[in-house]
Amino acid sequence: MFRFTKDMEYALISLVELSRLPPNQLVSARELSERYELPFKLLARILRKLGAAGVIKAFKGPQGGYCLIEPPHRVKLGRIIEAVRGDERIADCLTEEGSCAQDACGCTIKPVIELFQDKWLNFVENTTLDEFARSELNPERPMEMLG
Amino acid sequence: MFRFTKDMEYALISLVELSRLPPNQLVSARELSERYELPFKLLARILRKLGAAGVIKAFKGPQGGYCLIEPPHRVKLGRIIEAVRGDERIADCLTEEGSCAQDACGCTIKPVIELFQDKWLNFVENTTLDEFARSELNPERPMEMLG
DNA sequence: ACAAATACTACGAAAAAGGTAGTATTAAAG
DNA sequence: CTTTAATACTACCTTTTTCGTAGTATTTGT
Repeated sequence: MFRFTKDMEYALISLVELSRLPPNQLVSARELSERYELPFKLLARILRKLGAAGVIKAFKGPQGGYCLIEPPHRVKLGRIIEAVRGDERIADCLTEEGSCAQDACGCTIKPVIELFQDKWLNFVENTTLDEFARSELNPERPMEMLG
Repeated sequence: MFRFTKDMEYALISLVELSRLPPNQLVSARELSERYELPFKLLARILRKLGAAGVIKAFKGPQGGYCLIEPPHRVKLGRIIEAVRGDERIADCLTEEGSCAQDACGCTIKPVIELFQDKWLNFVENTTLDEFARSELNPERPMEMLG
């Protein structure tokens, strides 16, 4: 029902790595893929999405790679989700603002959907990338935390 | 990523209906299925799960059907989810209490997973069935609010 | 020119969600 | 005691989503 997807997992792991990078330094998709044992092509596609959304900057050619555009505390979780997964809603009858899209929406369970929509929006808008990086990095077992 | 499933939608719609029932009265799966245009067999399976979990009581035979066991304000969302979907976690490395299952869990994004796990648990444990029933019931367009 | 990186598209496999069918069991009502 | 209307249970199928792979084009530093 509610589960972090691989897309998001890989994106967040990569972004945390980027957020730990010294200024003016890059990390390539290949490096990320090997360091965390993530499928290269899949990871590359995710990074491309993050690039297209303006979350990270890409540099082609040898010595190329990616870096963050803004500092980690400026990157909201909501923007990452939108970049990677598109404009997702927890229920189709709800708009992004959390109100019912149809005037005479007769769904009997609307109140809680809206309630959780509010909580979810509040979470993704008030969580920033720096909060993801607060744990120790254990280089022995970095990968695969989500099923 | 985070989306109410049909299973949950059907369960909640049914439970809201049951919570509006006068005492000692039953509603059958057939009635629910026709009133809200939900697939009968699927709905029946969901109701069976709710029965097995002790959320509702089932009566066989003609004039049979279902009713709530406890009053709506005593039925937590968490119990409904567990009944319908099983013991779900938002990430495999987390226990139900929200801490990392493995001691040396090296996932770099653990903090936010735990953060959201906390918020999610708090939501499902503090939301009860009566909150789902707070909207007007519009008998003209009752069905299909999600996906 | 070469090599190393990203950009892009198309396809396929696996898993989850959503739905259908058929049979067994129970119990009220005539 | 037969009929009928309800739930109980299992197996299976379809669709959608998620996850991953392959191949080619493009850019760029050396």
